[in-house]
Amino acid sequence: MESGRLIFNAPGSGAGQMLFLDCGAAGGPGGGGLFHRGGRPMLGLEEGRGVKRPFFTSPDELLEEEYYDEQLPEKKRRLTPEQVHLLERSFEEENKLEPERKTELARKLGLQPRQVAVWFQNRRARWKTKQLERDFDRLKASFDALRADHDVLLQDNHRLRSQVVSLTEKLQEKEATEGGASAATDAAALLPAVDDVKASLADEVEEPTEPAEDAAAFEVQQVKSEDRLSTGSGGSAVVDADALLYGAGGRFAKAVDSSVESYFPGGEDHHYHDCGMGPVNHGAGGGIQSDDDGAGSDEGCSYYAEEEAAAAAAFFAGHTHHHADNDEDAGQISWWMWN
DNA sequence: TTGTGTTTTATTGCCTCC
DNA sequence: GGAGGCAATAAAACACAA
Repeated sequence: MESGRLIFNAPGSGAGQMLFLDCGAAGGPGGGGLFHRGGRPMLGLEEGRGVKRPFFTSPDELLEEEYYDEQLPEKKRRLTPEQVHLLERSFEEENKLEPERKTELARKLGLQPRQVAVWFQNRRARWKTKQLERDFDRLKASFDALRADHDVLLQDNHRLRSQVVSLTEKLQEKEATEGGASAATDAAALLPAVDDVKASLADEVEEPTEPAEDAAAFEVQQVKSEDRLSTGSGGSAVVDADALLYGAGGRFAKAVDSSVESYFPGGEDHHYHDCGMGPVNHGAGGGIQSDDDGAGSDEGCSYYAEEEAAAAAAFFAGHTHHHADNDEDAGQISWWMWN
């Protein structure tokens, strides 16, 4: 960390040979390498626009360049396509940089090892951003599908409940108007129909699970997700949403592709192909409340899962800006474009 | 040409690991 | 405690529309 140093190119000293001069903070927080002398920029801004110059040219080119005044500091320049090409290839092989590889790359590219390290650092950040976008897209698609399924099930539930009410009323009417043995016989004839509807309602909305177990399982998943995030070792922030989705879906949750890729390509331990998350049906009642739960209304479709679906929706709403801000790979300089 | 938005290079500060 | 990683950020370089 070259804190408080200005970076100068040493004329004639070869590519990437820079002088690090101790002269106080350069540019404030984040620095950015602003070079000032006597209160004015030393970068020759009037020369900057429209002139494409690589940050480091070849040693020969550098020697030839009269551009470099002996005292002028190096401008921040972009790497050449060839340099980026090699760095990209190296990054594809392994996104982390061991000291030996860093030194070797720096030597090959005529860069400072520090520059190679910085390039990898920034490249990892870009990769992570893209990965988040991909995770977001995938989870949003799963969420939308889940939401649609959920709506259909709500409608079915509503329809079946109406049927139960209707049939029950008919039964009661019969009992009231007729009475006696014949009424009892008719009621007995209607009962199977009511039972059928009730049975299909139960099939639709209930899953025999232990609420306590489910709640515990969900908590464990949350803890695991947080662990991944806090370590920053390849976990994706999206796993929180993942957990939400499973929770939101309860038994209806679609299996969101659990092979959410790691941020970091290469390296088996950097992947979590199977995040180990399964459908979670948690909370008291473990999902859909029955009439016996006391809710007793169509809002009894007030699933816990529905609340979580709302939470997931909020999550996505909150992340929409992130998605919208980025045109997929737009502007991402890809080395193959130059070749 | 100029204003504006995006990308790239680089720094700083904090955190984790050995 | 030092090395290395990451997030946040600055600023140059670049792209592009008006």
